[in-house]
Amino acid sequence: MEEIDRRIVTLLARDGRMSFTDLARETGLSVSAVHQRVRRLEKRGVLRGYAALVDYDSIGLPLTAFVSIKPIDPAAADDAPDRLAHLSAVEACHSVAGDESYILKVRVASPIALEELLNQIRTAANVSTRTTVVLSTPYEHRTPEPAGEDGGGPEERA
Amino acid sequence: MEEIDRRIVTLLARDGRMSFTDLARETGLSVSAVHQRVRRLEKRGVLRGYAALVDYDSIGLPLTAFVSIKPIDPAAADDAPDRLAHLSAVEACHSVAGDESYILKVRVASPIALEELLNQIRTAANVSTRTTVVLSTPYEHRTPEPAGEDGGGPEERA
DNA sequence: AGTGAAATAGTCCGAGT
DNA sequence: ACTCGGACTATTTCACT
Repeated sequence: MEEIDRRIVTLLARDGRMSFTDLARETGLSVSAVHQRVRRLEKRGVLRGYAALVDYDSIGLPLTAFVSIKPIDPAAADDAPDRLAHLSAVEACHSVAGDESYILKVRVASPIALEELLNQIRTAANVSTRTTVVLSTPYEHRTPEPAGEDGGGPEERA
Repeated sequence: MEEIDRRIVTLLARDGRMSFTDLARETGLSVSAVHQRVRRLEKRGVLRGYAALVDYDSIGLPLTAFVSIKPIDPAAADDAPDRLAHLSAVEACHSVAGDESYILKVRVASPIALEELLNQIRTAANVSTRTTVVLSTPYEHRTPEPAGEDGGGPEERA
């Protein structure tokens, strides 16, 4: 991955609807060249898609939580992600190192809805759960700077 | 929030670059009407922006982790989010209930970069950290179904 | 809030370097 | 891999219902 591609990715990560015309202006390339690069980045899977960022309070899902899960039978086949995929409230599922197997991020309408969801998670995946309720979100969906060719990576913001 | 608006929000959450023409077809409205609704949803803050979904492996940040932080001085002013905002690697910051104060989601290039980042977090915000490394991510950025006017909310996927 | 139409702007592809 | 140019499609605004 090269400088201009990284720039395109960063720009689109910050504004997913930016036009090719604007991208061309920002990168100093022609519109066609940018178009070609974006299509290639999409095909290579570097750009995995585009999403609107939604205010969940506004759409009736004001309660966010992280749910850590652990199989009740430690020998069980670890297909928890598949078993939970049908639950719309589960926004993300990460396999993690540590005492628990997965961390889920969930969005629900209310404490009662959370209780029901936890019951569904437990029965669907045969797991125990530990829930951390989110009180507020100072920021989210920021875009980490791509790392250079070296593995060091800039942790400081430009 | 009404049925058609919820539909527009869901469609754009799933494909942030969907054209007004396509949105019009999906909702049965005219292009102008959809346009007007989208602009209103943006102004009301229901649609907070648009983002490209990036494959972090491809841009040199293959290591994701959740970092829970706790102030060393429990009486300290709780400005940790501000003190950490300059760290590009910090993708999200959630204030949470429980033993720790915040959960951060971070993306780094390597274990060494993670170590350096944790040091920066500790000194910048005067906190202790507890880190959970993400091994893999079965899914992420899914779009929970908006809840109806009732607070119940559908946890099952359509 | 909605429609339709017209002007502007962006997307996309082919040919050429 | 990039540029240019042209055909096509989408966005945006406005007058009207």
